[in-house]
Amino acid sequence: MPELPEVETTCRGITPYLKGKYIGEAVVRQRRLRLPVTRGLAGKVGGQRVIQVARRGKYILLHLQRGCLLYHLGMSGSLRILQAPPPPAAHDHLDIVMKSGAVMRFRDPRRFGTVLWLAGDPLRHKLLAHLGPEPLGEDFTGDYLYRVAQGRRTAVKNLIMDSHIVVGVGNIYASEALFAAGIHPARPACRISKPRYEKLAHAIRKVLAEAITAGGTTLRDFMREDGRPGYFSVKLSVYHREGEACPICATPIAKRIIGQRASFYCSRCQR
DNA sequence: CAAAGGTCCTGCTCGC
DNA sequence: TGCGAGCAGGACCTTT
Repeated sequence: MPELPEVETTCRGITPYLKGKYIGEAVVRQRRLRLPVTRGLAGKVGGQRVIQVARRGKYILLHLQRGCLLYHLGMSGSLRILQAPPPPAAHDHLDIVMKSGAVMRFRDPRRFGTVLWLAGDPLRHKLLAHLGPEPLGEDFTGDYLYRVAQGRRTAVKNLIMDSHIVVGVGNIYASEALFAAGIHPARPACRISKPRYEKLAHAIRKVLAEAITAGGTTLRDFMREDGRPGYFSVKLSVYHREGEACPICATPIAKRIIGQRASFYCSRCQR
């Protein structure tokens, strides 16, 4: 489910209910996520005030008075704010119960998500310490991409989906950005010129920013029953459109597995 | 049986 | 031979 836009939208959605407020208790029902939930988590977070809600890549960080609660939504995770929480359903693995009564419920059917307690500086934790730049930040540029691509023969789609290169580019928006930049997803990363990387960096920023804007339009519905993020309303040009006409040249959209992930592209517009 | 929006870890190859 | 970097594949799960 979550690409960067949904994680950002989730962050914005939960912040008003958490920031500056006190946690009552944490209820852990399932510790076996992709990484085991920190042992004794409830005892570590109970009673603390949430200083700040932040995002780094697709990780969500709740900065508490003494440490940091780290979430990753994996493939199928979601965070919802509930004022009158129904009994937990299947896959509702963890609740943060605020003293206000609001409950932040973590649901994750595939259990690829992560919930960890980080005692020290979270940005020095091994999951976060080596992450690449934020795609919407100033240090993510075409020049940067060009430099880190040197000597790398892997497909450019793999490169931009590598969180140590740049965070937050998931499978949907990797395909979309490469289409917008006119670059074939399987092209070796070291065989792309600097101007084309400028175009790609611009395209990555554009598709992500547009999706965040679309998600933001449904923020007021954050607690809506179905919880569907608004960025689904963003028009996708190639993703999941195998066989449909390319919006530019009408060539049928191709699908190919690259780096074990489905990739969609126009073989005429993308070289 | 295949596929789904993520990413960490392992073990291999290659070049110095 | 040793070492680091790069890279492919496997692993973790459930639902459709």
